[in-house]
Amino acid sequence: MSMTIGQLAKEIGVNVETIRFYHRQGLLTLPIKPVSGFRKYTNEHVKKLKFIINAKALGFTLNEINDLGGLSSGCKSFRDLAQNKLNYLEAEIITLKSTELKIKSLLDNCCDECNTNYIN
Amino acid sequence: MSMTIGQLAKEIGVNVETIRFYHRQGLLTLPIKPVSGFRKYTNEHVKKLKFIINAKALGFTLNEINDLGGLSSGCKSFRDLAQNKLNYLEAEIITLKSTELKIKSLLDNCCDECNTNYIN
DNA sequence: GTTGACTCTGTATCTCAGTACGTAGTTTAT
DNA sequence: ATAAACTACGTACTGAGATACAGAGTCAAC
Repeated sequence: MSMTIGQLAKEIGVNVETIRFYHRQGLLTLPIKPVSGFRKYTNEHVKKLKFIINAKALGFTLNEINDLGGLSSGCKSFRDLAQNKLNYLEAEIITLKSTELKIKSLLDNCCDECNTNYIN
Repeated sequence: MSMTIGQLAKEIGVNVETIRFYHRQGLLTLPIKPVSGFRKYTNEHVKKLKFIINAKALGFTLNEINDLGGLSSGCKSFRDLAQNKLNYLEAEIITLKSTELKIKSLLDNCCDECNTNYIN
């Protein structure tokens, strides 16, 4: 029910230093420190940390995740953020595909006479 | 035929500081400084700088570009590097597409009852 | 002959998402 | 009771690719 930072880190599969970093970033609340002893992390921390990890995997930045965590009214902000992310992803995919084509064409035209001017 | 760093920067559309940075990185040779006066940049510098910009646009890192610039024997190294880049690009596109799908599905399932647990 | 714009050089700062380290305190096992 | 392992906290460092700045020198125009 209550764990140390090391146990939390192990449970989630993340570095202890990463958890501390998230505290510093304000992403994860810092449990109160008992008069003597180590801070106690709860299931709430486990959930929140998982949330952060998952959101990160979806390409949200820590700042965006911070905003998301702070939402109070409905999910409009989330929808906006998600839509932005979708737009960004689509643009990015198009860029990468076009880059792919350019490199392929360079490879086709490369040799037998290429020198440092492969890319011009 | 010969220009100052500022003129070169303007010609290429890049920041003066960026050119200096490329010098420090060893990407671009530093023209000899006359006893008195400013360094003189030539057409060779224009060409090389364009090469760097173009290679960057293809997704090569500055380190890779540095290696490319240093190639002496044929284009095998370029082909290897380009093939690596293609592999990377394909993997990246697949990742982005999968992320896109996940976000879309979140958006579909979002509302009417979503709270901070959009992502779980 | 002086003002303003530009250059030179070294160093510092930025973003992002952490990682590493040093010193001190605490807990647990033996 | 003491050593090993862990925690707390603050600060510094990483990498990639620049960008900014301070202080000095130089050039071109009026």
